[in-house]
Amino acid sequence: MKSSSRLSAVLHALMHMAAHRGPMTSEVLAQCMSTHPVVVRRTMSGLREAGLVTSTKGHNGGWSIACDMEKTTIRDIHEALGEPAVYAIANSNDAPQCLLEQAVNAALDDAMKEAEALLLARFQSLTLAQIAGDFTERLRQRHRHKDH
Amino acid sequence: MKSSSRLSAVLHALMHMAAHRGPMTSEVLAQCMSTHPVVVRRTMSGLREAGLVTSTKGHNGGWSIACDMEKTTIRDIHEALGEPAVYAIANSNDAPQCLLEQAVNAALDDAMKEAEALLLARFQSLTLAQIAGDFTERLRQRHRHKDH
DNA sequence: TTTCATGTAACTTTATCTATTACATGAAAT
DNA sequence: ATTTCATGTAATAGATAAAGTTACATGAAA
Ligand code: FES
Ligand code: FES
Repeated sequence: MKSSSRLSAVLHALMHMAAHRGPMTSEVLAQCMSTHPVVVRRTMSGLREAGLVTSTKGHNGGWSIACDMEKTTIRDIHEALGEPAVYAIANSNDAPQCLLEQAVNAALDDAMKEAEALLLARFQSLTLAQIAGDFTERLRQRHRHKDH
Repeated sequence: MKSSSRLSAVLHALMHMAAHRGPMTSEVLAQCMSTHPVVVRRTMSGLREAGLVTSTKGHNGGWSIACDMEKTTIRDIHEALGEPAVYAIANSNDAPQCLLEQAVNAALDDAMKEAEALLLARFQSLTLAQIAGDFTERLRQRHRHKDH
């Protein structure tokens, strides 16, 4: 299976952008995420269309957050990315004639839809602000360790 | 994403085998599943090692079910296949230094592990016999329709 | 001993995600 | 105005993983 890491990458970028005053260039974001600037633009374009970020050209240009961190959820990001497939498991035939295969698919689909619903619900209950909060918590923990 | 359809394919094959007297050859199974006999052998080998099926060579050889349909669950099959990755979503970096990325990964991992646990629990509660039962139910439904 | 069927390794094909190149567009600095 | 910076996007190449195919070995039944 070849899995996508867009969601993870975009969230990381957003955290960066939130912690940064002023726009960040694709170049800088790409370096942090060890990827290519064009990949950043490409991935980010969905968020721009959804109005979650803005991009400006020219000097002092780059990417900025344009959404409320308290209200924007991971699910919003996931949707802005085009709701890529969640599962690496699929039916071998989506519209089988064979009743045996239909029974198999129904059983799998049932379980997978339920799990996907749970995942999306969890995504929906997680805001960008919460992740940012977790970050500052981790920062505190690290400093506490250093002090001892 | 390129998703795997092994689980679906294997379950279909098992249903076939359950509904069939005597061993079925990889060739026949492959035709039903519109794939290649070698793919069948390769995929099935995990189930054989787990003792869920047996294979015999030579004349009248082929694959037979060797497990209790009432007790064997989809999760057993999934494990016999080597527990392939469930998700098409992954972290872009599994052991990041960056605390921001750690916070992002923790949030995603959390949600995904919970959903995966639910999925595996559902898999565990679904036996081969239940799927076979669903099949006969579908068969009845179809015949009922024909009668009207 | 011939035929059938699995067992497995090696290789090819196909699909998809990521990376890169190339060039166009537009905004700020000079 | 012109240069510089940065995005926007299409087109192409590379990397990875699943599925398909070929080839040959093993072993059992006819
Ligand atoms: S790499 Fe994540 S904070 Fe810079
Ligand atoms: S294709 Fe033969 S029963 Fe499924």
